[in-house]
Amino acid sequence: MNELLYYDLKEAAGVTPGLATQVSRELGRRIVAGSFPEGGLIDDENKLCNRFGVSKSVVREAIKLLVGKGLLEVRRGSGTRVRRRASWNLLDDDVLAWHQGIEPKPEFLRQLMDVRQMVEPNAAGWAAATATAAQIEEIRNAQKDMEGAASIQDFVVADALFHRSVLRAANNELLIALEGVIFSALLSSIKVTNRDPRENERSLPLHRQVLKAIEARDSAAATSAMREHLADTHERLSDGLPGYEASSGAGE
Amino acid sequence: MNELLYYDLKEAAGVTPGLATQVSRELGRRIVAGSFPEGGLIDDENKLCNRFGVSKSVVREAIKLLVGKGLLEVRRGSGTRVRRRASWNLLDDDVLAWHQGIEPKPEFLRQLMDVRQMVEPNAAGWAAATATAAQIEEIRNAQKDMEGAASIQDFVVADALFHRSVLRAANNELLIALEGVIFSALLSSIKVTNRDPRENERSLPLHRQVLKAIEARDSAAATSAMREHLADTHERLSDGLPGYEASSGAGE
DNA sequence: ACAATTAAAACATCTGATGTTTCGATATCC
DNA sequence: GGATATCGAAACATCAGATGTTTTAATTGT
Repeated sequence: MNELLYYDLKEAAGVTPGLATQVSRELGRRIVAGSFPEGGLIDDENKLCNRFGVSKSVVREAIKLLVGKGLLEVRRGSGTRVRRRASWNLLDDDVLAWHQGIEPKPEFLRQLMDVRQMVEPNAAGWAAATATAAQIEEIRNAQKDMEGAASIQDFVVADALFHRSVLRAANNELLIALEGVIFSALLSSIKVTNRDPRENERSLPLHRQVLKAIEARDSAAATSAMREHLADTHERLSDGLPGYEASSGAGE
Repeated sequence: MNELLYYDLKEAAGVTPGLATQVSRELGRRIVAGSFPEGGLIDDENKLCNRFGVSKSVVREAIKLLVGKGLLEVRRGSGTRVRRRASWNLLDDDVLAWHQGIEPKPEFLRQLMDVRQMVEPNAAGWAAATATAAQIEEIRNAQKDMEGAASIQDFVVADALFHRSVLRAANNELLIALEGVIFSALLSSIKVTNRDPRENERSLPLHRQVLKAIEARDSAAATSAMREHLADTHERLSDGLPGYEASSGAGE
């Protein structure tokens, strides 16, 4: 259940969400898992009230949340339908989190990695050019945490925070909204590649290289170091996951 | 009021949205415009009911929509606060649309263009590699519409559809979620550069080049053609918009 | 002054009523 | 028989009001 880890990373833990959020998550998980046929109707408000034991207002709010994420479409008088996957806001944090609840599909993981290979080398380059001292310090700390991680999970969290801090150091507001893609790809990858934790040792020097390039304000070096790191990850996924096919020249 | 054009492009026109959506749009516009201090409280539910002349349930749904976009944060017992801009889902279609309602800020436009320069050359490359015949046909049609556009607005719409069709032809579900960035950057750019519509003539050959490369299945050529096109746009913005500063090596 | 209590403000949830839209079934007309 | 008109059930939209919980701040007592 990596979904919880995802929410941890998004610092959304601790507080118990309201009923509407809980219901929307339950429905959202099922939709993402593919339990409903595309374009099909879901139960009406009354049935959902009975099913979840909550009032109509709660169900309505829950559905509105899912509409906002592009998962549902309500038509007055007709009913509420599941939208086709192409209409989902796949970059939404919750939608990405709900993908953690199901077996990672090779094809989707490849798309996540393609986006990472598109985004992160650029981000590293911009970070080298524009990061503040405090932002570099944050990257350094994350890198240190990776070195000293005791468990696999600690390592993954530190890894995620490393990449997030690089993304933030790029000082582009829009880029920050893509951190969910990185978390999601990272958590899914773990399930595939990290049966052997010793493999982690391979990625440490690559992270160090990225950090050094950013510290040295060397944009080109940061870009290529990050590119190399992701190419390595990509390779490990290709080896370990049947159905995960090579992307066509991302970042080349 | 380019916001309407944005919604047109997102094919969300025609249907009159419910009251909750209307209220959320009105509030969202004001938040994006900066009418509320960061972290400050907004009016409570009762006041909003009176202000907009709607019932409590409508206001609650509207607020929930904005919470879903990261603009608001409600705390039981305390009140509803405007979250700091860094927490907004800037990639959300509505949030991007609401930015159309205000004077485009050079710094934000530059960030949009940086993302475009990061995304679209890759997308063009992938499109050349994976597009279906139908997807290429769609690109071709959009290009044709650009050639034959009668008004400035027709041209912009065709331009947007051209870039969207390239993005879709890349066959990566996650990329599609970024089309809003392109629309937003395009519509904002227009306000800056297209006082002289003749400049449009300059971009036509560049679009043709992208199309030809994709038709020829030449991934590298498609990537560099798109990169060149965006560099051209970038240059025009640098000339025409004070405060829009050169990005640091995007796509180089 | 400090701590405990209390009261008010604000969101959360539930309930039930009424309006509107959609869709299909039925009836009607030619 | 087929096209059309009408009607009614189903489902969402909106409103109104009641009750519970949490937070914050003022009050009170020592």
